[in-house]
This record gives sequence, structure tokens and C-alpha cells, in this order.
Amino acid sequence: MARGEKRPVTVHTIAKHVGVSPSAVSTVLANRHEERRLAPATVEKIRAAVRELGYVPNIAARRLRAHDPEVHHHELGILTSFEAPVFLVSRVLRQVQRLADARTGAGRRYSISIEMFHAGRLRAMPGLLNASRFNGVIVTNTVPEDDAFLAGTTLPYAVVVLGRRLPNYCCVLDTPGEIGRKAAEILLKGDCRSPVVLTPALLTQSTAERAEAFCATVRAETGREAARVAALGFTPANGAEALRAHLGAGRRCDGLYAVTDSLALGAYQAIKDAGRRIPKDIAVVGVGDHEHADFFDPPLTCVGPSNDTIVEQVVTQLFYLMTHRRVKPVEIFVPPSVVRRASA
Amino acid sequence: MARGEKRPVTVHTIAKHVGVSPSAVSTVLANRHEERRLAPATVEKIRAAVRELGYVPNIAARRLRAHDPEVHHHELGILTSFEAPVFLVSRVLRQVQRLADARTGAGRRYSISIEMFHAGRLRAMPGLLNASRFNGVIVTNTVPEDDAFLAGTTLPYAVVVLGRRLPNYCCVLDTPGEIGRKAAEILLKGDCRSPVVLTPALLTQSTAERAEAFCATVRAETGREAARVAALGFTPANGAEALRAHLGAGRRCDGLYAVTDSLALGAYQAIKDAGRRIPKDIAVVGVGDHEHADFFDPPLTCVGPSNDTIVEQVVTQLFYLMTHRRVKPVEIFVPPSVVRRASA
DNA sequence: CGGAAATGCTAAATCGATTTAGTCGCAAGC
DNA sequence: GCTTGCGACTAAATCGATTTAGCATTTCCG
Repeated sequence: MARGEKRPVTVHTIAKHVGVSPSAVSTVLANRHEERRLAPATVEKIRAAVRELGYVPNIAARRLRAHDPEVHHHELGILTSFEAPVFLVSRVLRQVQRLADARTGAGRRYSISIEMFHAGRLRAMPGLLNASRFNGVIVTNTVPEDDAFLAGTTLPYAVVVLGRRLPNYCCVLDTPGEIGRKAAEILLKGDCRSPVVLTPALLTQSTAERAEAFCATVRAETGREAARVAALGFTPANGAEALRAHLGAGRRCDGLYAVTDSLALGAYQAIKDAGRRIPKDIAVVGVGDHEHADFFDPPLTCVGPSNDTIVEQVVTQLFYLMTHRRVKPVEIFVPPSVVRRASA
Repeated sequence: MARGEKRPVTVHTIAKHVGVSPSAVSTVLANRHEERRLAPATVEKIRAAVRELGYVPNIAARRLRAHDPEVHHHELGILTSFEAPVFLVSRVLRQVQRLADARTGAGRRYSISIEMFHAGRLRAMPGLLNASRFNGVIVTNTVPEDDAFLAGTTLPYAVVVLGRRLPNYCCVLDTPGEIGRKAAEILLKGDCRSPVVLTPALLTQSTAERAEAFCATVRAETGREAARVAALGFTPANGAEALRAHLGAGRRCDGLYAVTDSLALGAYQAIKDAGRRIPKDIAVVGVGDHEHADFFDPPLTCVGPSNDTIVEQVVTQLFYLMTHRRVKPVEIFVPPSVVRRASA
């Protein structure tokens, strides 16, 4: 049982409680009491105390003691917010592991983990500031509060930021302006006259810029304004609901740009339910952040960040920073990828 | 630059190299040299040595030193293989975080991370055996080699296994037999006469049992054999290709059970391309392991593990084990969830 | 010229767990 | 009677980094 607000239980606590030395406790914890000939009665007393006091070993201490002093251990982290989808993150992890495996050898070892923070609460993640958790991190899916935190301190280890532009860090970025523009061009070239852009109500920097560039392009090319439809959240259900409302109100729409694929998926449903056909009545463009955009019905035309390139860049940068400790942060812009499929 | 096979560089190495004490080095590393009045020349020499020797701080040591001795730190891990999709894993993480947040307080803190291993190489994950990485873990997406490893040793901390049955651990399991049976029943009740089961060529324990139970039920109810179609892999493209071959060869099919939703998604495409309608010509049943099964066109009827329940159970068990150190391992079977949608 | 203040650094303790090299009694053996 | 051996345990070193307290010098100022 945990003891309210007392100091954590350590081997010393237990040792004192039982009246033996910490070594004896440790011996029992490691199940070495046979070979080290502890009296069965003592072992039982120690076991009882461990249970009674609710001992939880200190991992940092164990690791320090357990590690082989001949090998260099590197801790890498991929930090992302809970609120964001893990699709891209898991690809990043796989790529990090690939490079790490390649340089793992006799004296070198890597641990890679994904850790999540509540959007806006990155600063609360323990060990970030005092560098006591990672030798290098990739940070992604931050919100402005997190960005402000990062911009305010220069973390003293390798940091690569994915999807945000921060002056003091190495950043890998897509080009939402270009993406929005190209999406608009595709729709307009397909003779779309009443373009609509579907966004979540809470815009991230990326989604805002995509939508903005889309509207600006429409304005520049046609002199008219694109309609903006805001979904409550990021899910297909949110997208479906928002677009259903738009179409149901009799508003025009013959071309749709959804700033995330999940919204596009919801939009598909709303469009079909309204008896419209894709792309004949309404052409749809997504961004390609969904694993299976290719299997939407019809397959979704996508204009968006080139994930392959982004993943590769971000991981390459991380390893570069870790070996070469660069002084100047760099910004890497990854041009959009355009995949024409049947939906526009 | 890393120095080949030498011992890792520590603050001592650097101190000796420069001719100062480790404290001075540490001071510079923490950027406290101003307030502690180190001579600028010394600072520069130390910085140069840090760069030259390629110093990488030991995280375990930093953590041990940095942590507040008043707070109890708990390390939780979710271990999964690279080769598996992260959909369920990310849900597990969110749920773990929820419970952890609920019990985080003054003297208590949790760190939760996802770590991945190569399928079959779980044993190679450092710190598992000597308990130097986690106070508790959820293990999932193991393959038989990993299971053998786990079965062979009883890890001395809280372990919950998701999706595998191991005698010495607390396991949370779906019931693939029941799932396969119910899937068959749904199709047969819909007057399906030529049922087909679509599986990946490399069957996992779960997918094998689902398919097996499906076929057994068909046999028992109708006296005929269900056709088995094997896809090369787990992706929609694999599923589409396999089913296309089946339909193209003129083989019968008026009801399909796909043992993963990604295969079902591919099957949708093959079916539509062949000019058949869902569910009129071919009814389709999936398992509900895809986030957006609800937005397939038509929405996918699913008979599969009840992910909500599984996630909840697995996390509850983890926290239970961590506080109560149970002696007897338990097996928790989660009954299937059936979600009727339009596809069958 | 003497004392105070500033400068520039180091020794040693610390974090928590593990392990090596003993220590201390007591019984058995010669 | 003295050694040997064993049973049951402990003291102290260790892992690597950080921090506190403090020790020499040198400089400043009246």
C-alpha cells in the first residue's frame, strides 16, 4: 500500500524496517538469496516488508547500476501530443529505428520511445528542461503554447521539430501555402466554380495556412471567395456533419478541399448521402495524411506534405545533430506531393 | 567524433583531458559557468573537449541525480512490435495516461512510453530481464518466439499481455473462436450460400483462429466448405489483389469475412471493380480494428474484439498489478462486439 | 600594509540499487 | 587446542552526473 505523502520507499527503508542491511534486501529483490545463502526466515521477513511498504524500485538508479560501462547508451524520444493521430509518428519511429539499428554495434546502443504530452503542456514533461531523459528528440504536433515554451528555452541536446517553425531549432516543415495553392489549382482546372474548403474549427498553424492559401488562390484566379466550412473536430463524423449542414442548407459546392483526410472521409459520406457523385458533381481533394486514402471510394486525390520525405529528413537531421552538434539551426522545407487519383 | 570501441566519454574523461575537475565540466554542461564564475578560457577549453571527444551524457545518471527524492516515479511501458499497426496501441496509451493522470499527485508521477521491438526479438529489448527500465508494462503484438521468451521467465514486475495466452502472466484476450462463429452466423442468416474468408498468408494466432472458427461454423450449419482466400500481406492492396484473383477466376462468392479491416477495405475495391454490389451481391463482415470502419462505403459490419473493453481491461489490470502485486496470474476473456452496419 | 572582497576552482556528498569482498560466530575435524 | 569451513550477513565501492561547501589566490581599498 502506498503511504500517502511520505518519502518513496527505498531498499534502505525496507532494510531499516526489517533490521537488515540494504544488501540483503537487494539480494532478495533480485532473487539471489539462494546462492547468497540468506536464511529463509530473513527472506520471508524482507518479502513481507517489500509488500507491506509498497516498494517500487527506482528505475534510474537501477539503470545506472545495471548498464554495462563499456557501451554507450543513447536515448531517443519522439514526442507528440495525445490529441494528434499517430500515423506519421509511427512512421517516424520506424525510420529512427532503422537508422539506429544501422549504427548499433559493440559499444553503442539506442533506445527509442514515443512519449505523449497533452497539447499545450509540453513544458510539463519531466526531464525535458534538465536534459535528464533524452539525448535527442523529435517533437511534433505541438500547439502554440508548446511552441512558445520551446522558443523560450534552447534545450541542450539534439532537437528536431516537425511541422513547426521555431527560430532556435532545427525544423522540418511542409509548405502549407504551396499545398493550399496547388489544391485550389487542381479544383479550378477541373472547372470547379464553387469551391469549398473544409477545416476543423480549431485550426493548427498548418491547417490554417493551407486553407488561407487555398482561398487566396481562388480569389486571385476567379475573383470570388471560396466558402469555408468548419467542422467541430478532426474526425470523419465531424467532417460529415459539417458538410451535411452546408449541403443541406442549399449552399453551392462543386469542389471540396479538406485540410485533413479524415475530414475528407466524412465529407465523402455527406456527399453521397446528398445524392451527389464524386468527382462528377463534387470533386474532392485531400492532403494524404491517411494511410488508406488510396482505398477511399473513389480513391482520394491528395495534395499534401510528402510524408516519405518528411520522415526521412527529420530522422536524418536528428542523427546529424547528435553526431555533429550543429550550431546554426536549419529549416528544411519539404515540397508538397501531389497524387492524382479519381476524386478530382 | 565517436572513438570507435573505447569506453564511453564521461565528465571524468573530459575533466582529465582538460586538466580540471568533473565539477567544472558539469558546470559548463549545465551552462552555469557565469554564476559560478569559471574563467572564460576554461569554459572554452571544456567546450572544445566536449565537442572533440563526442560526449553524450548518461541519461540514467542524470535522472538519478535530477529527480526529486520526494516524488515516487513510476515508469510504464507499452511494448509492441514494429510490424504491427499502432491503432490499438495508441488507444492503450491514452487510457494508461488517463488512469495515470488520475493518480498523479504531489508525491507521485508517471512516465509512459511506447517502445517497439522487432517481431520475435522481444528478448533483445534491454532492461526487460533485469527490470531496469519499467515498473510495469503492457506487451502486445508478440509472435511465438516472443511468447516463448516470456513463458520462459517470469519478469519481476507488473506485466499484462494483450492478445496472447501465457500461463505465467496476466493476459487479456479476445475470443477469436466466438468471433469467427458469429461472423459466419451473420453471413449465413443473410442467406449467404458461398461464403469466403479472406486472411493474410501469414496467419497470427488470432487470425488463424478466427478463420478456423468461421469455416467450422459454415461446415456445421450448411455441410459445405467456405472458400479460403489468402492475401500476401495485411494491407488493403494485398486484400484487393487476392480477392480480385478469386472473383476474376469466376469462383463463387456472395459473402465475405475479412479477418482484418484493412483486408476488408481492399476487398471493397475488388468487389466494386468487379461490378458487384455490397451487400446485395456480396455481403462483407470485418472485425472492427480500423478506426474508420464506420466510414467505409458502405459502412462495414464488424464482428471482432471489443476494443473499448480490451483497452479498459488491460490498463485496469496493469494498475491493479502495480498496487496489489497479485500472485496468481489471471486470464481475462473479452467477448466479441458485434456492430451491424450496412455491409452485411 | 592589513583586512575584505572577488576570483577561480576543487573535494566530497548525494541520488538509489547492486555487488564484491569481507566479517563474525559457531561447529567440525585433526 | 587450533585450524578450517560454513552459514548468515554487512561495509563499502560502484555506476555517472550534479551541487554544496569551501579552499587558495589575487585584487582592492582605506
